[in-house]
Amino acid sequence: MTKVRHSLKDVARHASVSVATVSRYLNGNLDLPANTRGRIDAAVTRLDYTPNPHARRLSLGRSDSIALILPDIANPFFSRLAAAIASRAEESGQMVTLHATMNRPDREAAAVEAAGRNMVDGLILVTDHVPDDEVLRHLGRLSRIVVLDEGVSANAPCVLCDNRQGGELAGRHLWTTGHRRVGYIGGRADLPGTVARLDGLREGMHGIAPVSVYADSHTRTSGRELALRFLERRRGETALFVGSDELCVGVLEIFRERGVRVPDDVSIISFDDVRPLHLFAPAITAITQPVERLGQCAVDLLLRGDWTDPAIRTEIRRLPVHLTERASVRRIEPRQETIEPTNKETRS
Amino acid sequence: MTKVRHSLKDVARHASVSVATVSRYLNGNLDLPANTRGRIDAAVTRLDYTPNPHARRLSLGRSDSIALILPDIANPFFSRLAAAIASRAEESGQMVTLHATMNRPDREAAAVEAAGRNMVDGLILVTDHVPDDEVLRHLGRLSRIVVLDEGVSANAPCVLCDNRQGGELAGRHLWTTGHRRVGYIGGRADLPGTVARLDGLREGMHGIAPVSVYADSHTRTSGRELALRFLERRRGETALFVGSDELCVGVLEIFRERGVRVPDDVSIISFDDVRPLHLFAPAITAITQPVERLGQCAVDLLLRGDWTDPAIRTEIRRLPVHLTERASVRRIEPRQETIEPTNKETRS
DNA sequence: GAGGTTTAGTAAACCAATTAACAAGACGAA
DNA sequence: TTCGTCTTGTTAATTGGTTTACTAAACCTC
Repeated sequence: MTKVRHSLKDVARHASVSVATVSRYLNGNLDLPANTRGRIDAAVTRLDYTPNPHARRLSLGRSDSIALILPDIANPFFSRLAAAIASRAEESGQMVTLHATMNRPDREAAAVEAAGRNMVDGLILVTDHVPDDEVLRHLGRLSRIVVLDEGVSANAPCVLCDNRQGGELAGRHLWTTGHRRVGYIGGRADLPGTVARLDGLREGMHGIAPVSVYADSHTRTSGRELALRFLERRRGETALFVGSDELCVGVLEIFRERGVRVPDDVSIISFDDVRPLHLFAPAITAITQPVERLGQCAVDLLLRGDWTDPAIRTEIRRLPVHLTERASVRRIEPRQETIEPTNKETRS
Repeated sequence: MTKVRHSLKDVARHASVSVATVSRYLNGNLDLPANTRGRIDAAVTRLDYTPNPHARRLSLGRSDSIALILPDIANPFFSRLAAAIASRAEESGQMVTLHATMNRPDREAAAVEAAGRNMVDGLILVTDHVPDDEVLRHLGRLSRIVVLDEGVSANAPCVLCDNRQGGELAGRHLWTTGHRRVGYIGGRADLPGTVARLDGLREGMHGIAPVSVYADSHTRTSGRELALRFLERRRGETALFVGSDELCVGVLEIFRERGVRVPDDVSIISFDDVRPLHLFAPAITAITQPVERLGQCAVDLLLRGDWTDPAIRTEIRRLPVHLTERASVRRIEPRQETIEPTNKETRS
């Protein structure tokens, strides 16, 4: 069953030329007369020759593959990102190696290190937290890196969505529907994405900061924990801006268990819009991320030619988001506001 | 920034021994006196030596990586499978290369061929349709293959869930809740999994075959199309057994657009239970697959020792499923078996 | 027919490991 | 003293490509 693999030497022998000739011809940097060319082609097809990629990579010093490091491929946001990346990479003839870190710094470091050892042609890093020194050290020996989704500083270009705009859209929507006291449940507070969203939220809310902020990693479990804390310490929040669908699922689970009705008791806006939120009860209003475009953009940036230019390392591609209105935000009348004076202006 | 990579030769020079000694010592098949050992260790740490994997793979003729070929990583069922596989593979020191075929036979063939060329240590194939000859031909030159999720015959062991049991659980549930006329929307009709589910369904329904069967690939788009066909040609079906969450999302979208209420107008049971069905409106009753265990099982089987034994190629691991009851199946009174009797009962 | 250029192709170094085969020295036993 | 056996290594072949430097022959020009 397992056929014998033929090598370049075999092809050369069959075509009565040297290995160098075959190699150069096949790689397109040698023009040959029709006769020789025909002999080589014939030998290649007859022997069903395909070059040994290990030898090729050793010789060339590259791997024709890019490493994709992400927290958890089971998370739909990351898996859709991965789909876009895999598809784009395939078009460029690159393989993709997958490394799920489960948000553990040691695994993240190990994955980056493996990528370096394997001399990948590029690395796409998507992480949920600020990378530690170990990771940064390993990143240092890679030349082509793109940081995706969170703009952690790693001396590499970033591709991410406009988090500030997302926050602002959510804030504005909550403001116009009459909400004045809102809470935020989201990813790590030290991430620039979280900061930007909160900034945007406050701006959209005409300068009113959220009453409460709960932060942890983007997992369903965290969503449940944070939702419990939110309910325990609730100080009149009428709405909740949730930093990811993953957290939102956890939040909704707790709300359902505790009999908290959405949107009657609490309005909700989620972020990402990668789960089938339109089928939820109620359908969840969300900030929609351009997930596919994010992935494509990351690959394009990675495989671009001019990485010698140091300017590329500070490049930031910020893709716009939009708000998809559904049924999880309730319109309320902002009455006598304890902290707020009369606010009746409505922005478009 | 980019440090110089040191080779075995450098280590040997620094430790004043030959490369062979270093190589054998590092690979554990040479005992050395403390002195020499210390010198080598010191050189390794000082030069920050890591072996060049390309050279290593060329020399050893293997790749320390397994290829994962699946229809679409953006689909949560496949992405959760991938997560389990990646995690298990990592434990065994294997890398995972990802190939999404988008259900296109040419891409499937290309992926299998690439896996063969790369001399992967194993291949996990999950496909939505019966592989064509091209694919089978390429599969022929791989030695270690595990077919996952669908038991297509590829001269390789299979890991899948007990589809017959799943069908039967669904059928029994529908039967006991009073349904007598049911429809099926699922994956390709020529797949053994589909056949098994239909068999099981009929058995659970005390021998009553489904009134209608609509089949196509497991995509949301297919779900929409098949749901439309179902509604157009409906012949009194009171319940629908849907072959995957992905299809189910499409079906629910159409039902919502057309004002078909679940479960009042049609009851639904889905298959997979990988979407957050418990948060849907209504919460969807489903056959729950042991997704993580399926993935782990596939890797374990793949990396098992005794692949010389031909018996392994016919092995089938069938993992049990269970029914998770929610709110999408309505209890009805099976009266005179015409199309629609009077329906006035309401379930909580 | 000398000189220059193009064409067609080769030999050999190189990439960075693994490993079979072998050798020098130390030590113990007969 | 001599033989055998460890111990501690070494030399060199091998894996399968790529690529530089080079050569031999043909072809063109004057």
